[in-house]
Amino acid sequence: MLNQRKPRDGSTPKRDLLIATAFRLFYREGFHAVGIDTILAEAQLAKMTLYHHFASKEELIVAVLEQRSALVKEKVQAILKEAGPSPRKRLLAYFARYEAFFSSKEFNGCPFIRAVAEYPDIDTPVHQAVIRHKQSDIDTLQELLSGFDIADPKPVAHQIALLIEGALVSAHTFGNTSALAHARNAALALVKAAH
Amino acid sequence: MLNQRKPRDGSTPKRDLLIATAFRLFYREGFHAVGIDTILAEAQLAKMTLYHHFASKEELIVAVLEQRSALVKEKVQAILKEAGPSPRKRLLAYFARYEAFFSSKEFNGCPFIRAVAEYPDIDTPVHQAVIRHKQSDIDTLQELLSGFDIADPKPVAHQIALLIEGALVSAHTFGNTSALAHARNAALALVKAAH
DNA sequence: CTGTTGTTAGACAGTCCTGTCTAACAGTGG
DNA sequence: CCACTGTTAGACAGGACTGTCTAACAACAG
Repeated sequence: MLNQRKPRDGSTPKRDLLIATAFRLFYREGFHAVGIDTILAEAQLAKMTLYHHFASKEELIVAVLEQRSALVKEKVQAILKEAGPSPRKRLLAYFARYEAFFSSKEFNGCPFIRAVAEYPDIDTPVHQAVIRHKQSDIDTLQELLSGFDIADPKPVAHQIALLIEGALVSAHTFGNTSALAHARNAALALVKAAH
Repeated sequence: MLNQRKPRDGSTPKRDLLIATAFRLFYREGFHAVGIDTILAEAQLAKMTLYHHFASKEELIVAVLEQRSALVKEKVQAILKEAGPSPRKRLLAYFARYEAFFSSKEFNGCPFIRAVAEYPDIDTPVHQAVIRHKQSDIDTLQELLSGFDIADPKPVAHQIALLIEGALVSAHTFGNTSALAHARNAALALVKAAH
């Protein structure tokens, strides 16, 4: 068996496999609903491998969320870069990404919102990881909106963030109907009204 | 011990106590996180009392959500009645109710959204109970908006519903900041823009 | 009075959960 | 070559979970 390098971000093949497998199962069924034994069986890893990389299940969950957050940020930045300089095109590209997410067959709501639902206490590490991610979401949106001719883009960014959160929840609850289209229409109306 | 009448809605003192206690604990900590033993200890009831009224924990959860849904609907109807005929006043009263909810010290997000997060599969009875509630929420909003001079109030109702869902999630995630104010401002802007 | 229903306390089965520990092995760095 | 790290399989402890069952009692209906 190959021994693993130790890059400063702590990424190793087994660790990554653990996180990927854990995410898939947690996202499908829920954090409390999935036990570590299930994850280990699915990933075909031994229990000590998990407890070598993480001190507890909770730490694994935090790592899962952080990895997912990094992945999402990367993807969004790539899409915005591809969309070019037009603020309107950038905003539409931003929504288009969600559209793809919503209609993927694995879609099961927002993993971060679901994490907060299962770890409602704000002081828990899991909840804190979600806060970090959602804050960076809002920051991205604000930066995106600063391209428009709006006096104060900050409140608009927050409003659109609410629309997207709502669309994520609504699409999951009702099984993916027209939530995102409503959110996009409302967002465009708000941007227009803010001129 | 007093024997209990059996009204057609199935409400009895012990059953109600079970539901109320279960709601409090589920809402504070989560559905999977709270065991029935904890609920029974808190309510000071025997296990057989629970399984006399409900076939399973899941059935108890459904009953909890249905009771909560009825309670919310009742409250909203009362508030709208009190607000009088002015559509704008009614909408503001609607938001004011959420404001009170958000700033209550027990606030811990939306119990229905959290239920969906823990029961992500749409085919489960719990998830279905949430769908029923959220649909009636949208219906109420649509009726409320039909008072305005709007050509098609339906999409606006959906948009405002998204804002409120988003505000519920955001307030819980970040610990109750300005989410609802943003939602209200956006809602008023959308109503204005729809004229 | 008698039968029925709601209730109680507690034992119990059977499963699942997290986390620890051991013993053995493979590959790498020094 | 030796020490170290990552890994494996599996046993294990200790607890928590849902749901069942029993035996006894209380209140009411007929």
